[in-house]
Amino acid sequence: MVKLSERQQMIMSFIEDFIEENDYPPTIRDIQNGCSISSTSVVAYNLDKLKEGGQLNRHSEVSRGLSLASVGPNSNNFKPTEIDSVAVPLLGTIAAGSPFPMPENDTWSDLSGSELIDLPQAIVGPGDNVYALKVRGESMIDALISDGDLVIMEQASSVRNGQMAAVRIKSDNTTTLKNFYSEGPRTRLEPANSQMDAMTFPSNDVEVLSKVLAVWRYLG
Amino acid sequence: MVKLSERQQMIMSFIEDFIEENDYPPTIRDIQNGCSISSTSVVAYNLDKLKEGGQLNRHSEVSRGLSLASVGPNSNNFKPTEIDSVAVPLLGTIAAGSPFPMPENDTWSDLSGSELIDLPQAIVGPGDNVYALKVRGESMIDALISDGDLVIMEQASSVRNGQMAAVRIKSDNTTTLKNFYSEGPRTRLEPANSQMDAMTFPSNDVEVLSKVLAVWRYLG
DNA sequence: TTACTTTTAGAACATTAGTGCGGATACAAT
DNA sequence: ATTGTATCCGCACTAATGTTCTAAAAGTAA
Repeated sequence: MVKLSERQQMIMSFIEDFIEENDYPPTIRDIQNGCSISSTSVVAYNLDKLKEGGQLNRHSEVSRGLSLASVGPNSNNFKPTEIDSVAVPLLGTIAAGSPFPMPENDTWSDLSGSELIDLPQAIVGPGDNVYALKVRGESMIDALISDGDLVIMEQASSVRNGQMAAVRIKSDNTTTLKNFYSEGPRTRLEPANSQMDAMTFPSNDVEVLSKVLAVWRYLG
Repeated sequence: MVKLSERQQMIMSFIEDFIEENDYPPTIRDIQNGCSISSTSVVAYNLDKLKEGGQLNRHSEVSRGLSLASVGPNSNNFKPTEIDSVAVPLLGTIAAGSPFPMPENDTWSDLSGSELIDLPQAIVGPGDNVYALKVRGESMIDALISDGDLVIMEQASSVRNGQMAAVRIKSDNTTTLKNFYSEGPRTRLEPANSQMDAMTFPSNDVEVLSKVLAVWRYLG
């Protein structure tokens, strides 16, 4: 480990304190003032040194893109045997062309008949509005999903760009799983298999039904 | 607790993911793009609402001055259950062409350094000789496995026909995931994507390394 | 419908904040 | 001294990023 100069130590400790106090990292000029340094470029210079030395992370061109390097070896050698899990209802199956089973608002109150699937809470989150569907047939092959896969979905009427979602093309009345990209008036749907081509539709022809949280394929 | 609008939920989840991924919070424009919002002012508007609602902290005039409100009283009204799980070691990553990380016999005794992944016991079984690999790159696309997927494997030197396995072609010294079919003197390896062609090899040129138990793809 | 509140749009604006560069200093080794 | 490297100064430049304003659209209650 390289020895830090006086000034670098001061900067490090200033950053720590600053984050402690404000919840967000300082700017170069914050550091400049806090450490009584005469020029922003000196701060930049030393931040680079500190980054090289591995003391902190920096992301260039990003305001306040500083973070302290994670401290030390993660001492996490425990072996848990129980985890929190959430029971997610298996609402049905999806097959080529068939309409997508969607939970109705009032469906949620009566899930008694459906099979439940345990999933780690870390994955599902709170678990509200989450359900699973089993895939029948190879119709989703371009989403890298095949027969027998279990798709974990969360009900949503909009998703972020790049997210995989169940979307309905109104004019076709078809439903597929695609990566969703909103581009203003048009919406691009991109297969998860990037070797295949994307398609674009008028945005108002595309309806987001659910977002895909995860895919589980059990082969064993 | 005020109910969050769809958009506000999306923003919250975007912020969480963004921080998770980048170590620093997003700008208004990051959120705008990530959530397909038409104007920065709409983002600002909703951030204010979220701040009022106590969902997040904001510091005005500060770049990336966002932070998630500490998750205080978890007001989720569901009860997580506990299930038995097995901790499976994440032994490494597989990338195109790179040799397959394989647990050595004596490796099992020292897995202390590796990350552990909890999987429901129902899926993994006893859990002996089971390990996970993270996929890097799109080299397994024809096995319907893509970048970021987690492959759960069980060490095995033979598998039954139709099973997906990690196999090594000795003459090539390559390793891939394929469906395995022994046909006497020859062995057929078939991509999971049945739209692609199978290949056959002399059986003694094919070595089974592990069988694939499951594939877990997390997108959420 | 009408009136009223909430939310969305778009664009211009104003800071905030990182970078680059010529030229000082400082300090060591030659 | 001379040379060289590591650091520091100021300052200007520009990219990054929060704010504001007006108007339209969407939603709600009377």
